[in-house]
Amino acid sequence: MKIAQRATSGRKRMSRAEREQQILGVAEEVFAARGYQATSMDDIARRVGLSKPMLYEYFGSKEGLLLACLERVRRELLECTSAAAANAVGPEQQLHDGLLAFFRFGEEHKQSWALLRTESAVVRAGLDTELEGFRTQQAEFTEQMLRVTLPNTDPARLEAFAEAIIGACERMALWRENRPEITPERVTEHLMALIWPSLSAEVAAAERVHTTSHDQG
Amino acid sequence: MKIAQRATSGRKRMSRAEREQQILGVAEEVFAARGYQATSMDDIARRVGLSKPMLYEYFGSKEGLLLACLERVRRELLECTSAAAANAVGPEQQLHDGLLAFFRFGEEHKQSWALLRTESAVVRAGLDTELEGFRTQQAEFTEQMLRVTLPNTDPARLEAFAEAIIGACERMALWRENRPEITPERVTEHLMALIWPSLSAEVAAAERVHTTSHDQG
DNA sequence: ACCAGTAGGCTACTACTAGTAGGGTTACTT
DNA sequence: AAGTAACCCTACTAGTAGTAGCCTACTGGT
Repeated sequence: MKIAQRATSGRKRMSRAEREQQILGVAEEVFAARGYQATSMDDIARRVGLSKPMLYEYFGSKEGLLLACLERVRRELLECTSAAAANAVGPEQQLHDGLLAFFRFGEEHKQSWALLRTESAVVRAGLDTELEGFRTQQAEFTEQMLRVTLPNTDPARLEAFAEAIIGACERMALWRENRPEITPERVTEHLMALIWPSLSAEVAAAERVHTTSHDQG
Repeated sequence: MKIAQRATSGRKRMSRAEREQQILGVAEEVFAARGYQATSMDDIARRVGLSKPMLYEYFGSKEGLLLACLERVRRELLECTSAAAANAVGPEQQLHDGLLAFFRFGEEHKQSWALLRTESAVVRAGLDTELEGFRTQQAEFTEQMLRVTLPNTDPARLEAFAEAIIGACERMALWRENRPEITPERVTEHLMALIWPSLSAEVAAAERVHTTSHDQG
């Protein structure tokens, strides 16, 4: 007598892992398309074909759900760029290929990139401590690459360079978003033109300092 | 018989312009301290000593209020940096002083900068068309400076450089936020080291191209 | 002194959304 | 077959963006 009409819907019982991935997919889509604020949990639940309490069961809160989406996307991005850099030989090529992979990611995964770009800032103070590692992963990876190229440079400066490069990437990706004529290759070329001559010069300068101090000491 | 206790409060009637500035001050403070989402309009109204409908009368919506805050801060920032650049002689000094002014702004107006950094992304698609001019003002200003330094360079590349520099600035400002030992002067020096040698080389390259084509044509 | 007219202000709502309580159903184990 | 754990639901509460409709204190003309 209670409620037997559940059978009418084509919904299926799924394992937790399956459901989580399904929910993340839908959430990523909706958050990217309409924005975090304008999206309601009821909305996502309806699209998944599930009820709201399940979202809370799995992700704790609305922000938790967003966070899970962001982490997944960030991992994908890091995999893309680090794979590209790993396959390159020599520091210049490595940097170039890493940057290119980044801009290509923005083009090929427009939705994921839009989410990452526009909603990353939503995550507030209390939470970003919890994911401190994630926020800087791209910067740390870049710093590692630079460390190999510039072993004699002040570590603080390396950090600074890495942050600057990441910032430049983000902004340039945004800039070229609505300009189809600016290909990933071109953006990469521009950015390399802006930083590589300086980095080469830095290598020379550091070697000179190193040699000099070695001669003197 | 109605309500005469209004006299007990020290509230004063103010002109619209005064009230707007007062509200913007309070809103900037609260938004910066607790974040846009975690702040309610009732909250701001209470702190101002005013009722909520007045906020809507003046700013239309919660997002409208945030937008007004952001515009004010952005204007201040642009004034700071352009004044610094205007007082410098020569392209290198000009760029250097502009960057330094930017990082100093972040240090001296922590609250304003925090607001600009964390809440800019809240403004969504529909609205940022309306303020398209504002979003890119800093980049356009930088581009103007570069155009003087590199008159023979591809305009698209100049745009790209300007965007890259702005992005690098934003990210570096965030990076040094909790590191008191990294002074604005040091950050500026790092960033100059990353871009100036390349820009110099670009000048030389552009001149060579220009001269060559002139000789040939 | 009086009386609009208007600008600044308010209380008291509505509609919607994040998050929860508490209970039902399926499927696998023993 | 009973137990139990995992999946899932309906039906709430609390709080917030935004609005309707009314009040009040200055202004300037008469």
